Amino acid sequence: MRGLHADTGYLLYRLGLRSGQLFNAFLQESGLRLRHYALLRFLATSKGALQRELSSRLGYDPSAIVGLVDDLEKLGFAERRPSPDDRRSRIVVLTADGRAFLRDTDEAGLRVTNDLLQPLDPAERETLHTLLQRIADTELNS
Amino acid sequence: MRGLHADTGYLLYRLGLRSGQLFNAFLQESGLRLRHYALLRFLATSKGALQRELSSRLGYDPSAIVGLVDDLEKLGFAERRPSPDDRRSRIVVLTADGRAFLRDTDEAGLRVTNDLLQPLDPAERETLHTLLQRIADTELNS
DNA sequence: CAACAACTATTGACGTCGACAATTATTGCT
DNA sequence: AGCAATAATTGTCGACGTCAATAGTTGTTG
Repeated sequence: MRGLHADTGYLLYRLGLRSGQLFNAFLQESGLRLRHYALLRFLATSKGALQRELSSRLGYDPSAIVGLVDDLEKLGFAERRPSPDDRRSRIVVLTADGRAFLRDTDEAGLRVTNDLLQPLDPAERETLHTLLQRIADTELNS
Repeated sequence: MRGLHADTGYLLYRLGLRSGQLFNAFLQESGLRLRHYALLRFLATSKGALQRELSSRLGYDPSAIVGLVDDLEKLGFAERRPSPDDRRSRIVVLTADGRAFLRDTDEAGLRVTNDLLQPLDPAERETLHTLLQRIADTELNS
C-alpha cells in the first residue's frame, strides 16, 4: 500500500496549505489576508482590471471578488472606477497607497517564500519554480 | 513590480488548492473528502494509530480527527478500538472494507496526480516529487 | 424596434474547513 | 492523596468555496 507522501498531488496539497498559512501569518499585522494580497499583486501588473477578469485570473468566485475589493477600498489600496465602454462593469485600479503597501511588504513576502524553501539550494529553488510554473501555465491557463 | 507567479510560495499555494479540488472531485462519488482519504491512506501504512498521532501526522486539529473518524466508522472503513495501555486513548484501525476501498480507488487516485502533472515528463515529475518531499520532510517534520 | 438572451456585479444561503477554548475521563507525578 | 498533564470530545467562530437569485445593462435577432 502506497504511503501518503508517495503522491505528488497530495504533497502539493499539503505544502500549498502550509504556504498559505505562512503568507497569512505574515499579512496578519496589516489586516489583510492572502486573497487580498494576491489581488493587489495582480492589480500591480495590470493597470486596472474588470472584476470578472480578477475572478477568472485569480480563480476566485465573482461573489468573493466583491468583498475583497470592498475591503481594499476601505483601506484605500484600490478603487472602483466606472468603465467608459460598459456601464455594467467597474474597473478596479491600484491606488498610490496600495502601491506603497506592496513596496513596503515586498521584502517580507520574499522572506516567507525563502523560509519555506529553506531546505533547497538556489539552483533547486529555480528548478522547482520552473516546474511549478509549467504546471500553473497549463492548469490555471494564465 | 513582480508578478503573482514570480513567487514560488504563491505558486505552491495555488497549485495546492487545485490539487485538492481535483482530489475532492475524484472522491465525490464515494461520499468522502480529501481529508478522509488522507486519513485512510495513513491508516493503511500504520496498523492502527491513536487519534493524537493522526492529528500530528496529518496536520489536522484533534477536534477535526473526531469527525473524520466518525464518518469513516459510519461507512465501515475504520474502527475505534480501546487501547489496552491507556483507557483515554482509542486506536483507529482500517477495516477490510476500508482496505478494499483503497485498493479499488488507487488507480483513480493515481490518475488525479497524473492529470495535474501532465505538462511534465517522467524525469521532471521525479525531480518535482523529490524537491517537494525535501520541503515536506523539514516543514511538516514527518 | 421590441422581445429576449447573455453578461456584470452584487447579495444571500449553505456546507466545509481551520483554529481555539472548554469539558470529561484518565493517567502520571510527587 | 492531590494535582498537573494528556486523549478524546464538544462547541464556537471566522474564513472560505459554491451555488442560486437578482438588478442593471448590453447584444442579438426575429
